[in-house]
Amino acid sequence: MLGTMLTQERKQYLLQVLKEKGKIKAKAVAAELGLSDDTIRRDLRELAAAGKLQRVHGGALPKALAEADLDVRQGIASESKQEIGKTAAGLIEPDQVVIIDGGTTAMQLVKNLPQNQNNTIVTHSPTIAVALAPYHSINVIVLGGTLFRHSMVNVGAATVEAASHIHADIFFLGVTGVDVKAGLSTGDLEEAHVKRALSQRAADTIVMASSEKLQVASPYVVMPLKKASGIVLERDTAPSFKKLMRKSGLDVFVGGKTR
Amino acid sequence: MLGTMLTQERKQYLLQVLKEKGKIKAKAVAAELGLSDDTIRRDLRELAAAGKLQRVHGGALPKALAEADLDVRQGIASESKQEIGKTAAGLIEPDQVVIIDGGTTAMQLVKNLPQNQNNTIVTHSPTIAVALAPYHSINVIVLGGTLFRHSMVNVGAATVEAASHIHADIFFLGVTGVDVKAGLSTGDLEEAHVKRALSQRAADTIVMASSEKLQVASPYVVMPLKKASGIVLERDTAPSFKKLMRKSGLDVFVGGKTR
DNA sequence: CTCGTTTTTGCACGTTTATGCACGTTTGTA
DNA sequence: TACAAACGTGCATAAACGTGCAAAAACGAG
Repeated sequence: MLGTMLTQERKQYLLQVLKEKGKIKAKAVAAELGLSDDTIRRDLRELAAAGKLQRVHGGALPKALAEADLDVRQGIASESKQEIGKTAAGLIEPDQVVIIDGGTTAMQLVKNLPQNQNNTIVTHSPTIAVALAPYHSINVIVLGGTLFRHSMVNVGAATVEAASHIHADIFFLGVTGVDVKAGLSTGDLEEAHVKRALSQRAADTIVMASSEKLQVASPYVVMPLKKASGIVLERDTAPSFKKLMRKSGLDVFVGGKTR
Repeated sequence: MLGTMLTQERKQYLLQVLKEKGKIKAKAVAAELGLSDDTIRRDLRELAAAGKLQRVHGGALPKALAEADLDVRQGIASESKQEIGKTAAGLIEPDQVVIIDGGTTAMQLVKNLPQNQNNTIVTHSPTIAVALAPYHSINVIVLGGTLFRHSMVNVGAATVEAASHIHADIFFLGVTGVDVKAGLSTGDLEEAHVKRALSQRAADTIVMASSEKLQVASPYVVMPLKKASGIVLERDTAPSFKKLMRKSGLDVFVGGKTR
């Protein structure tokens, strides 16, 4: 290591030190390698320019931290939820009044909404309402209530009361459990109440459920399976489950086609 | 950890301590790291300026995570609105029920809300509701209605009806015109109706108005000036206008002080 | 091999950053 | 109200920094 080191080799070494120790102190490394501080600083500057590390006063720190954080926070929706959202959006016809539940799947529905269909969309989620703002051809109705942070939806008596004045064509329901015996279920009692109320205000209730929700029972029951009109599933859901749904009287929607 | 620590590394360490312990005691950390209190205080000041934490006497407390993101995402509001928002936030006392109007000034109020005061905040703006989500000590009530995109607030009979069930301590009102003769006015009729209804549901109505709103009359009148209890203005508002407000019976709030 | 070019390295210089101390002010508490 | 702790600011010092330059080494074309 002390016999002369190639420049690029030294840079590799710096990155390794960074990986092992979690930091680099410029002066210390310079002394260790018998080089001037300037040389090491130059290396660090170049590595930083190449995006390999974060330059700080006195040395360098891993760049990964700040970046990894952001990725985690803004969590990209899984492909499956996008697929379901798109399929569900395709079920909406012009001039219909549609109730949209809260949640990430519902958010994907919003992102795939058909343009210029003059729909009215009812939601009890402030997040969904904000996401709907750019769609100028859509009339947005917000159902108020007490904000339930975990799902970012309004719940409580006020929400149920507000819903009672609505007559919608479709309600897109998001749940955390879809099971033939346990029915449609979710993790919060108040939320379950609201979901049930919303379902009663729509001619059809369409369930949106990605694979991990299937054959799972969450603590609070929204309603029995057969009260729903249809269910949107991932394309590659087990055929046996699709059959089960159809036997329960639900239309099964997959990838835009009814099967 | 004991061998000298890089400055930036130390800042990360501080954030980690904050995350794990939920607080930082400046003196204790300084002793632990063998540095002067000044250095740690400087770090905390800078981290606070960067929006990574909330500086308090004796150390620091966590700032809601999602908030840091928001700061970056939405362009920074004009300095004057920040100033007004901060001043308004300072008027809120523990356990009070507060109604917050929509708009960018109100958003600045939210960003400066006092922590851990166990307030209940009522809003008819989905945007504000979403912004409030990170404040876990705050109970959020959303008033539903028809979404009025221009201001991102819910309006209409449903909103007024929902408001009728509320009794609040303060209503922070945003308007586009403040004039002694024309009163408090705004650009949309429905919005004016809702603002009036909200004002009637609060013991005190505090107007938030940046300079460009002063001595301006917008098309729709919310209410006469004297129905408001107070007004938050920019520090360097013309003294003559402040005097005018006081003559109309309003308390004038500027930069946190009553004058 | 030779000559010109490029790369690398160290040094000199002025600039910026980090830190601790001194001082007067603000804040929390008794 | 009084007092001590915590605070912010200004300042001085030392470390770290970037830039420009020059010498040495590596390189490549002829």
